[in-house]
Amino acid sequence: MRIAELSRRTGVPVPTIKYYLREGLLPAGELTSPNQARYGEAHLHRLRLVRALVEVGGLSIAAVRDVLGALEDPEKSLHKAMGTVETAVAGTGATTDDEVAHEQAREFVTRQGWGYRPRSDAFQSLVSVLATARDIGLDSFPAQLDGYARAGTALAAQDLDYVLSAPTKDAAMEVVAVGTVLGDAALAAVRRLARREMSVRRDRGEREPGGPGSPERECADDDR
Amino acid sequence: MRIAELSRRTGVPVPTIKYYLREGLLPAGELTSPNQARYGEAHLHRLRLVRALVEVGGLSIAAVRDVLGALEDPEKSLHKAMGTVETAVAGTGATTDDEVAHEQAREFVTRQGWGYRPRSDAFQSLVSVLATARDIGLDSFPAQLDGYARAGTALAAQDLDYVLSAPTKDAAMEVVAVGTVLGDAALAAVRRLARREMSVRRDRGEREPGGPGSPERECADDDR
DNA sequence: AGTTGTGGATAGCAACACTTTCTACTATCG
DNA sequence: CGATAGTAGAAAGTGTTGCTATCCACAACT
Repeated sequence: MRIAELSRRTGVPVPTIKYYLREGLLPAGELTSPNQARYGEAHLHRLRLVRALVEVGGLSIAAVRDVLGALEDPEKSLHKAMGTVETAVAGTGATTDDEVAHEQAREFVTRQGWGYRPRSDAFQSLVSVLATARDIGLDSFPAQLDGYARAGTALAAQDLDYVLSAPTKDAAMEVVAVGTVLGDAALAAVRRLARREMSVRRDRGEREPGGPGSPERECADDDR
Repeated sequence: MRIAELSRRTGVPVPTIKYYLREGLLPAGELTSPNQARYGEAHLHRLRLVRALVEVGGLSIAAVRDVLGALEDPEKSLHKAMGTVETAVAGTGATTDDEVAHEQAREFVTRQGWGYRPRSDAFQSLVSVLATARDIGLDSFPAQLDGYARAGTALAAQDLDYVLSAPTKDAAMEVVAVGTVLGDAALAAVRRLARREMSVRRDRGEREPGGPGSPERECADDDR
């Protein structure tokens, strides 16, 4: 197929596709003459992947390039690919030298029975979140962490099962990338749905989730 | 205090503070003469709040303004303030007209016993995530949703308890804003820590989490 | 008296993600 | 055959965002 069809089937404008080609997000098509190229199903798939990372995941072009690079590297283990994807999704790797926050984080991971890797991205993010919370005077914030750990552990187990269920290594790699990004977005959406649901119920004086909710509800404002 | 001290105590450059003043993220100081103003502790606190939203939450200046506006509005219920904050955090409200995805999402929320509010931001995000997943060929993705719902429900309950534990309504408002943003960041960090932990353990052939992990571990690469 | 700091205004800048415009072709339809 | 539309590739332009830099007339401190 030619570039116009690629554009038509994905909704991505032709100049944007050209831009992605220039940026190395998409491999060049097969040249049939100096100014004519053919693209295949792989290009179509790749382009959709790029758009998902950019639109749903909010990744920058550079981050997408990193992620795609990790997917393509045949040397890379699944384990490492997950790391690359997570780093790309995480964005800025801010470091703090707040010792109190660092100690809180260390104590937390140890309490969870997790390894203490103080230089990992994830650990550093946790430290700066804790430092920020203290800055603002949210003293009770660290107490929330255990709840997050419970949820995080369950999610991590699920993620891993999902990834390992992929038939081939390449497929698994892609599940890592897309699943992380889509998974984050889906979790955020579901959490918001749950929050609203629960907030509405408590407003009405009900107790905890339990069975199916009552079907009638008007709640004219906060949708949109 | 004057602007220089505000700058010194927060690490935010003076021109940036002036910029925030211009943008209305920070109220003007009390003018003591035509070109001299005084700032108080409230300004200090507010400035730190702004930085937290911008740096940790990755919110745009406009989104921060929305959030702060919601915090200040005395008419606004907690319930609605949470909505505003979440909308600001969520960013782009993409809508899709993918009917299959829409139906999957509807079926999901119904199965959870939640209200079906097809025009809410959260629902729409879920629809576009599902549409994207299908686009890319991640057929098994919708099956992940139930796991997300379990985690999301637990998190939502915790969030709500936390917010309701605040002593005053103003404090609760702030907890909503900061807690949502920091909570997201903290959850992301914790989830990544858990993922890595679990991935390492499975590599070593261990079974599921259980008790505290073994202390020794080298894992020379994927930190940093 | 002079250095430093200030509020307020305007202008500038770098990064980002495209978009536009151009040229020299190629494909295809009538 | 010729008119029209499409193409690769390169270069320059665009709009937005989040700051920085520069200026000014004045204030504060030393």
